[in-house]
Amino acid sequence: MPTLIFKLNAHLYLRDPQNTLLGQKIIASSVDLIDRLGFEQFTFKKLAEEIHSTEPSIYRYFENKHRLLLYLIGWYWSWLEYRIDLFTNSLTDPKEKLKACLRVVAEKKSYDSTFEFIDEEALHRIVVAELDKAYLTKQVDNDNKEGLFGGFKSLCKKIADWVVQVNPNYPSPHALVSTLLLAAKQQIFFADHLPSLTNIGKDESRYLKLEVFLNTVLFNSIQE
Amino acid sequence: MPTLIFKLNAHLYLRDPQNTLLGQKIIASSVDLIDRLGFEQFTFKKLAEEIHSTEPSIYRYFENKHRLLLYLIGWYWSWLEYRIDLFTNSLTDPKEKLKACLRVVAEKKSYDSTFEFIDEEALHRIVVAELDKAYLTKQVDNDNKEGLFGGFKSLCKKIADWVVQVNPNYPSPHALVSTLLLAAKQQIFFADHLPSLTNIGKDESRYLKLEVFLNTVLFNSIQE
DNA sequence: GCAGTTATAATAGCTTTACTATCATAAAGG
DNA sequence: CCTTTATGATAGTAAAGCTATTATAACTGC
Repeated sequence: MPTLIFKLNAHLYLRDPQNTLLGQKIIASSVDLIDRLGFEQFTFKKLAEEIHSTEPSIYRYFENKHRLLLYLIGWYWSWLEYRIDLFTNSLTDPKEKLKACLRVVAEKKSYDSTFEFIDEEALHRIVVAELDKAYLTKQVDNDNKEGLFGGFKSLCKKIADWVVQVNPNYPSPHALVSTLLLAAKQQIFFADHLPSLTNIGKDESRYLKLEVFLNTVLFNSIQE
Repeated sequence: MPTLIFKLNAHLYLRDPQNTLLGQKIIASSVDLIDRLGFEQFTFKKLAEEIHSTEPSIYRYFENKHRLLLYLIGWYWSWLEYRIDLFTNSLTDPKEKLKACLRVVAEKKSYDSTFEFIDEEALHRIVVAELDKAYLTKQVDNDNKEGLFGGFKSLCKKIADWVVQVNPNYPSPHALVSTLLLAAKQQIFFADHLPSLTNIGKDESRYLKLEVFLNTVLFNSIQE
């Protein structure tokens, strides 16, 4: 299998971390560290210690830790869209595409050997716990101008287009899709920490329950 | 009209800010400052300057700025539930209650003179921009044990109960309600900053569009 | 094989944040 | 009037989030 690399928006980094050994170590270890410590407790200093490098070296790759988070999340959305493409490519019916898409969104995430130095399971936990912090900032408009949320927007557009194909009269395809994409991670978080806010449990059946929930909301909302 | 005061979980504060002049100034000014600066840039030092007090004095009311945020958000949910009660009290049909409830959730928020020193419009912007940061932390389980998310959970339960009354067979009432409550603020944020993720605009019609969106998703999802 | 560029490391330092400790003073309550 | 108790004033600490400087190693072109 050929090695794949996602081409992410160049404003996300100062030096492309995919091109160098140090860069790859930064990515791999930051996924691990943010997952373990949470984004607030994560610092470039701790990351530097972890990979036996130094703070200034990391700053040559990423302007600050917020950009690094945006990079990881951008990578996640690229990966998710890549997976969705994989499972919808052979389908023609937009309804079927949507179903396959929601399956990918809701499914349990595990290590994808196509991408060597990223632990997708940990990255998914990061998305669940930290995604909203990526855009809920005072610099959101500047970040958006630089295209730093391109991954999320691109995926949302793709799915919304299928919604429109199913029902051209449905008035809020983008709102519905962004709601569902966020609900997918919120419900996982609630199941783990605030269970009274969800009906999805902690056991392995959660992924199927989540998929059913997303399907119900989506298809009932857009029914012709 | 009698003056109302919400009784919030006592773990949210060290000294009840509603009882003293300094406490009220802390609340009023923190709403203003967090709204203007965002939660990250907001510090107790800046707040102290604003109200001509000192950092240690504020620390006597709130353990840290995260607790203060939880307090404000807890207050917001209490206020929203109070408003929902106000508009659903006279209704008997759970469908009608749900409709009235979604109207309150989606409506434009403006200053409520029942509560003197809180600017509900600014507080709503804070909820839109900062709510997720209240629970997306590594201490979420401890905070939850102390009951710091009681306001959100209480409201979610109340609405989910009405959903169950409308359709006792719907399998995910809590997931649906938490999704909708969060969607209400996410869509406002997207309309303001990432418009391609929503179909709700910037003009005054947004509140009605949001209400319609929430209604469609809710009632189509739970239809018998 | 040498000169020049470039990546990384090593070290230091600066400002701000988040928080604590100590002491003084003023107001409120019994 | 004496004593709690709230607030203010001041100082200080550890860590976070950067930046600057210099050294060294590696690789690049000639």
